[in-house]
Amino acid sequence: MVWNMSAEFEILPRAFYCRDTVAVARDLLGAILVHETAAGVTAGRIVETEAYLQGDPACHASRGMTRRNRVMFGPPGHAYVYFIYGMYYCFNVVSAPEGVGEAVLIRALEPIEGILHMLRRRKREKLTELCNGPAKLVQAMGITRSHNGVDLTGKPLYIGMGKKTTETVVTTTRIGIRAGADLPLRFYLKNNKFISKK
DNA sequence: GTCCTGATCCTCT
DNA sequence: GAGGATCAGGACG
Repeated sequence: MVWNMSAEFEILPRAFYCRDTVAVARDLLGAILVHETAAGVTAGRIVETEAYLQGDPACHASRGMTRRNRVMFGPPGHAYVYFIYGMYYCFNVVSAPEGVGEAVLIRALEPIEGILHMLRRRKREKLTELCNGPAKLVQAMGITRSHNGVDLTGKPLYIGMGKKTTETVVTTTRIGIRAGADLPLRFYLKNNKFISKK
């Protein structure tokens, strides 16, 4: 089956991202992340996100702009991809108006399209182990450092509106951080088996 | 320049 | 549940 983008959904416009970061993080649940490459198309439904706010000690931008985090201060709707723990990458969506250093970390996807590519890239058999973590979904989707700063409102990497969901959104504290660990800025779809952690 | 830490994941016990 | 892989950014001097 071929992913029929125009028939299934429309690409989220820049205005979607140019809003309060917490609202963007919540509203991204149920949206579809798509990556079109020469090898084929991979796509997944976003089921878990985290908001990183300016003034929030866990946010890379909390101490001002640097070479690494400058994309976060740029126009919304772009990708912020950074290298972590010597071996992994994490994928974020820049939110809020230009000049504000905020972003939404995509933590988990429900695989939809290009499962075979994901299986090959991840070297894992189980569907639930393909995209249930920020570094895992980056691997499965074929996202690399070169995607840092790319515009997500157009091909080859973009986010489309998903079908309207009635699933309950659960709010918890964020995973894997020390500073700002008590802030309720993680969101996921209740009872979804593709999230990274309960 | 050195030192330490980290928005992680995997393997082993 | 613990520890290792492996490196860039940031703090410090």
